Amino acid sequence: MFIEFKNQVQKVLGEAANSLGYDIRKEEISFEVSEHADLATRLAFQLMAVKKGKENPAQIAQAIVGAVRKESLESADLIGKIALLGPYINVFVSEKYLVQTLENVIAGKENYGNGKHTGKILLEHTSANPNGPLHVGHIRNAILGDTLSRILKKAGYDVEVQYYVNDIGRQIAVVSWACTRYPLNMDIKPDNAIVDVYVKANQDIAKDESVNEHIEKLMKKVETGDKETIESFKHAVDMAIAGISETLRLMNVNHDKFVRESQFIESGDVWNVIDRLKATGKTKDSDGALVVDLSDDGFEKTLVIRRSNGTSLYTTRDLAYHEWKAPQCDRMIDVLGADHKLISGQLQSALKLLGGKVPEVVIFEFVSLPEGSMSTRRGVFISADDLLAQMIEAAYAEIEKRRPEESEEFKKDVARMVGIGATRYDIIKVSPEKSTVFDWKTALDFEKQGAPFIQYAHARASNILSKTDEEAAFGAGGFVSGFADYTLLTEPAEVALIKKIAMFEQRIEESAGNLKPHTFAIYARELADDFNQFYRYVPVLNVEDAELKKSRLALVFSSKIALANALSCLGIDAPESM
RNA sequence: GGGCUCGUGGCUUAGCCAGGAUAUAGCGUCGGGCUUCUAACCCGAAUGCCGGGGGUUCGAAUCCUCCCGGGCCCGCCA
Repeated sequence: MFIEFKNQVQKVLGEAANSLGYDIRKEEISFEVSEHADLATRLAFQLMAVKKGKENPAQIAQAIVGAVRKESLESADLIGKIALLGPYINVFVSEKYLVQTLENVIAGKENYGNGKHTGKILLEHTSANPNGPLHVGHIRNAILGDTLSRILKKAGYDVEVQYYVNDIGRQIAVVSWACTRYPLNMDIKPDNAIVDVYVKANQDIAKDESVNEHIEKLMKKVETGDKETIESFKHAVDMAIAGISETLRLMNVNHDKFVRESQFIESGDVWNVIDRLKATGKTKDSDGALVVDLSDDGFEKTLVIRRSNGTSLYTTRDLAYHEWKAPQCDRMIDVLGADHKLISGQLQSALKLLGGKVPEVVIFEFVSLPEGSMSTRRGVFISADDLLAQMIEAAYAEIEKRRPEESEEFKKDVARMVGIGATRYDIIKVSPEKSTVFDWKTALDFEKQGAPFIQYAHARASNILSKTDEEAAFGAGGFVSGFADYTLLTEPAEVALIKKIAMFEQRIEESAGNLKPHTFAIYARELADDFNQFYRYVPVLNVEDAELKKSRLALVFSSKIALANALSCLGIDAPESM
């Protein structure tokens, strides 16, 4: 409802300002949500800049408010009042805004908060190399990407999520070679079995350089289509991906498609891209390798697109991949680690050179260990599985303490939802451009206002509703439009909660627009916070007045929907009880 | 050496892109609240030269510049 309210405010104030001879488009009016008003505007400051110091902002603000036409204000039914405080024009919502918000939630249910965007987005995330299990650095990518996909979907976009599988590069050649040299432990998770032999192989390479010749031979064989080598690569990759998929599933991270790099070798797209880059006249030979000059976009160094031995590189295949994706969508978004900053810029530049669509890139900074950065190759990492298992264990201990009488199944179920949720929330709530250091103590210490806090608010709402006989109270339809008088909800905690619920679509809009999922994570926390305030101060089941009770139940029901929808956007399960 | 990025109370962190009303929240510390819908909750207190200097502006955590510190990157790895 907030978005509609904002539009009305912009219209009313825009008209008033323009009637005074200013020339401002209503979209240009800047707003802020503050504690002083439901919508505060600095319009007076903006206009002062236009007229260069003729009047002070307080006078301008006063003039604008004075110029608001009565009819204009009357037709803006979501505006309650406009108040003047010095240079600030503070606008407050009407009762209708509050009533309409609850009507919308109850009518919308799981669709409440949906945005109106259209268009197809191809989102790529995680795409960790299949040389071992996901580690705690990878899951920042997975959680960021998955949450982003959920938020973009909520905003209305048609989102397809892809995992780009590097099944052909040097690292996979090493994996494949390792599989022939060392036995795989079939009793453990397949990605763990792969990393064990991969680490050993890398130790061999460090000791004996001649191993590299074997590796290079394998790479060459794959690119020239040797069936047997391709099969052995595929087998190793399949094992790793099977293990990785299991981890992703546990985390509620969804991919629609796993796209293999090798397909762009097989299809010849890679060589096609190289030819087309040559045709731009921007390529040249450099010690036998083919490089492309991207200095027009400020890249000092050239980009290698074909090795001197004639094989392709990750970058080349990535170009082919993006060229393949482009016609299938309106936008491409890649979620990548900070180590890809330079290369992704070069990729964008090269794609531009080819005249194609360019992906938007979301970069997240590294997660390192106290002793330094993680490395799959060296076997120095904390696996996502270990972290998740310990988080679930910690959650189990909590639930055991709080609800010992519940069934084993219930406890395990809640422990999984809370453990996974806490992990996802702790990672997503932090803005991605902060680099972090992983440490077990803080990871396992459930943040007080993290996922469990939000889940708990949802469980509290569910609990109240579970003690209500909806049919007896409200008829067979349960909660339907207009069944209660929402104007009875006048307690400060009630009004604050409704206003927060009304912000849902706006917050999705911001988060989707900036590709910043963490801002929505904060909204979910604020929502839970306001619900807990309401829960603490406003009784529902034991109010005497039947009409008031109905209205409050409707608010609880609406809160539950908003909380559930918010959690869903974060990929966190919403338990009915915990 | 060059480029990108981050630096906000003891710790973690929002706000910075689009500069304005007492800088956000959590942890930790101290103090309070369960005969009232699950206390994974709520209330109160203390704690900040917003890394440092300079600049732009009526006004800077926010913009510019230099410096310091952490992270990442700097062609035939991905």
